[in-house]
Amino acid sequence: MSDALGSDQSPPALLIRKLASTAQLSDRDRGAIGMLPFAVLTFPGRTSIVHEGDAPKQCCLILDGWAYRCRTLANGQRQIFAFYVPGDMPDIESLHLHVMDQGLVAIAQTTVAFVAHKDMRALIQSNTNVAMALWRDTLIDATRCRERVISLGRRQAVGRMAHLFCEMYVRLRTVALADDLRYLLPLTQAELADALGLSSVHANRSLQELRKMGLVTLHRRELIIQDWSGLATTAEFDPSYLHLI
Amino acid sequence: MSDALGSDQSPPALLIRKLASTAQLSDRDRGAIGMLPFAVLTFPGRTSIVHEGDAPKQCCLILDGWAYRCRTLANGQRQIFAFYVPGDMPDIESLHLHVMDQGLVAIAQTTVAFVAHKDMRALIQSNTNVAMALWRDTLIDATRCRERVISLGRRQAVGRMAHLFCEMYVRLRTVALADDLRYLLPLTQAELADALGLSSVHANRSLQELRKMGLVTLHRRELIIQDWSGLATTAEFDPSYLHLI
DNA sequence: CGAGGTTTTGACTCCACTCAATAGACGTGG
DNA sequence: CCACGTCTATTGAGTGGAGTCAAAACCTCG
Repeated sequence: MSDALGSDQSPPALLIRKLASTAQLSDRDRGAIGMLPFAVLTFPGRTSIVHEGDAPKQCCLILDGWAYRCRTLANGQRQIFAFYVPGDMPDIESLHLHVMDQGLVAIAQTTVAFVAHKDMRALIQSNTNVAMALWRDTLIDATRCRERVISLGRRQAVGRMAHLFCEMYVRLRTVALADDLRYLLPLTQAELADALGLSSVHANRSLQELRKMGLVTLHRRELIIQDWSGLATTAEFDPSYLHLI
Repeated sequence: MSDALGSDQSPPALLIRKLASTAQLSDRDRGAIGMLPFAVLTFPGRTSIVHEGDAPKQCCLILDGWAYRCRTLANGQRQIFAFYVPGDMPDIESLHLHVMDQGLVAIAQTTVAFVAHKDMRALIQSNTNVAMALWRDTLIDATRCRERVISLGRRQAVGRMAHLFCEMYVRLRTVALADDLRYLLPLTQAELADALGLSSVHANRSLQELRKMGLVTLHRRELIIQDWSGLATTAEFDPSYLHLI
């Protein structure tokens, strides 16, 4: 994985840039975030960052790599709810909801910065504006979740996949991890299937369909969008739900 | 529709009870909420409370009736994301995200109390604890959305429907609108279908299947759960995601 | 009683699933 | 550098869940 969000790679700097991409931050806000103590840890691919059922005492910020949130059902089927990329804080909600009802898993090798809940709480107590920005961020996460509901409920396989490809492109571009209509997509087809509510066989066939339509290629984890407007059309993709400034 | 949440039916009292059902509120918090100016309005069934694309200047609190959030796709298909019942504030997010990317529709006749954004903002600025409770509430809403993702992605029709019936029972019970394993479900089968990502024909057949299994009956808008544990089992329902205290 | 919405049924189609086998990629160690 | 095991991707054949279309039965209410 390459650098995200430009030059300063310190966790606070990344978080500041991320929040500033969807909300206004004052200098005082930036200063307060800059004081947050982070602990950086690296997880190998396919390992659990937070387990289903855990009650974490810290929040995490993805610095490098990808992670996903998922749950496994009784029959062994898995559903992936969301993907998280550098700049995202997948589990701010653990500040308010004490038991995680889903796990957080690193996809490729993933570097994560942890902040203790007590430090986050101190920050948001003393700094309403930052609290609002974080709240807003969780609301955007919910918006993406709703978009997934539409996909699963009302789009068929090819459209769902196209939609995911569009969303990840736009999101990765805001953290400088995609440009020129291409990005690293560190997922297996089985993981894609688990996110899209498909079997892996059908995920494979849908991907082939997108290739055949001349919209994308995916080879060795590199996704290349050959026809953005075609892809966006088959996905019925409208990026406004991402609420980027 | 009958009374929700006990005796005092004023909007602030309802909101206080609702927030207190998932978070701790001090007397100061309760006092501050009590001062909120609400404007009460009643909507006939099947009318829009907030339109897709609106930028509301107020939040709403359901006092009586049901509402749902939905979006219509280009081909005319509809997806319902969530149902809201008395005590719920479906669009607190409009405080942070200024354009609604989905509409809010009254199902049966529904009474709603509106609070201006500026009053809500004043409340949460001066009262961190209330802000946290509201934030928490939006996170629980997101949790329900994720549960819907699992349903749509990994459960089949009968299980999805069973899951919705379980969820609504538990939620309505916390506002005293369900007990004795029965409640008013003011939805047509077409609306049920739009929530579950099904065609209305298949929604009908799934409902018949639940009847045939002896789990529920639904007649004249009254849902009767005949076998709770059977229903919860076919739904794989685990209420912890609702984060009720 | 009639009109309009809602629920139910039937027949047919098709999208997506399962099972199973093959092919390709990748990494490790001999 | 090749052999091997292990993932991952691909293909085929058969099945089944859910969709579509259309008509009939049923409320409900003016």
